Amino acid sequence: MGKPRYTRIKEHIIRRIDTSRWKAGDRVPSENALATEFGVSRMTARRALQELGEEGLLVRTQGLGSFVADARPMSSMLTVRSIDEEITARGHQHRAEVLLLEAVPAERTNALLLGLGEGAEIFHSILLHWENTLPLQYEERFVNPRFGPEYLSQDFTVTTPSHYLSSISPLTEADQSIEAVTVDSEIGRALQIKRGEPCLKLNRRTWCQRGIVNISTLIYPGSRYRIGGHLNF
Amino acid sequence: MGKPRYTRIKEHIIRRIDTSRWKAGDRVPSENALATEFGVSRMTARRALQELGEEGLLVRTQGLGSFVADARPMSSMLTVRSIDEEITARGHQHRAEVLLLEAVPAERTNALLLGLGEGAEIFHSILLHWENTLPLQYEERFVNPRFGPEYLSQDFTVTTPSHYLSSISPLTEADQSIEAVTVDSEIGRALQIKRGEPCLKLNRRTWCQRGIVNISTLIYPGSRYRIGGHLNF
DNA sequence: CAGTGGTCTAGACCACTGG
DNA sequence: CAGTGGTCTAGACCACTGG
Repeated sequence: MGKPRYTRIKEHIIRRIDTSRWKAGDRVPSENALATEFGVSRMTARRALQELGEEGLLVRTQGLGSFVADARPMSSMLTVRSIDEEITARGHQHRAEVLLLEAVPAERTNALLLGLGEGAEIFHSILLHWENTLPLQYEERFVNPRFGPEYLSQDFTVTTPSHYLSSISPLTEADQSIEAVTVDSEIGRALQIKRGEPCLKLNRRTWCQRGIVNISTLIYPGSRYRIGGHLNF
Repeated sequence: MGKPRYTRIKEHIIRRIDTSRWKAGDRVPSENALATEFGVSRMTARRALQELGEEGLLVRTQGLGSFVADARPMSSMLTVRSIDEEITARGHQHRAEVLLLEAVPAERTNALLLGLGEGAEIFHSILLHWENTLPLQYEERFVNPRFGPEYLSQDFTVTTPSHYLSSISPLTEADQSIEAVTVDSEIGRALQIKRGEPCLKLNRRTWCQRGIVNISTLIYPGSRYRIGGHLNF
């Protein structure tokens, strides 16, 4: 009838994580500490931590301790991760260069994709993202002003458009397509690639709860970038 | 350095299942029996059985014993869609052309990726998939014979390699990377594209429950194919 | 160095299953 | 009933991490 003690310990830990008393990155009590606290043997306390590790709630490292894991990101391989996080996660330096930032009347295609009328004012930006000393991503965006009214006055060398937009209205959906293309000489020059070098092109459209936030085109040199993913069925 | 004892016991059991010495439904030795056989404590033998249970290879029942599980069916979340389904879903005609089908000794890289020893015999195939009158996908595979013993005698103009393999051992995991490349003249000719035309290249590695099934390289002309997806957060 | 998790032992009592 | 897996103890030695 009674739940096993390791289950009670697990529930205790889960509760503290759920109520944000322990947040992502925080260290949870060690096996010995829990054993003492709950008056059980270390093997029993260990089992609780062990299972929470297998369930992905904790990350355990020998010699260091057990830590609350980050909230599960997306499981899909088409993870929408921002470029600066990706680069800094690799231990490299990210730098953004603003090539263009303006308000323009929407052309028909863009208006359609954004769900606006033709000629409506939208924001337009072009950025170049560097990884250390090489350009990695050419980013062009058309933004619905409704979901990023202060877009034009942001300093995108400090915060990325993606961060700014999602801080205003959390993303709920995205459409994405991936293709292989060659680029025109202007983009090729910006990315410092040779004429005809294949590039990955991501076309993305993102939604927040109240509508379409922006459409973006991300271009990566084929030689410097690939999209990877691991799927579990 | 040395593997833990529970790992050795697990490997021992997996080997007996893979070689069909123990088949689905068979009872495997009890915790106590394994403890005696391997000269370990019951807790250690137990851990081996426990983990195999969690991994879905065994079904354990108190009072009864541990039994070899049936092969697990694949869940519906099919992100890895096969080319013929994709083409026919568009209302188009799919046709496969077998360019090569042979057994070869594994080179070091492939052996490593398949988790086999260098020089081990593996199967190698190259197919060209047509959508109506144009080639859409150049497919090269290296297959672990353990998970597709009759690979070489299949008629891949009738059933695809992907279907054959997943009918033998349901897929449980996949690694995938996507990149933009140019291809050599042989592949370019097969795909009927111009020199230097960018292509999408997918490198995929698939697992079944008991190991790595195959590694595949899928190449699509950039002008005829893109990968699309809709994400909900 | 003290603290952490990883492995392992030799016991114990229990709930459960079949014969 | 004898045998199974489920829980649990109080120890042990180890590899690893940071300070």
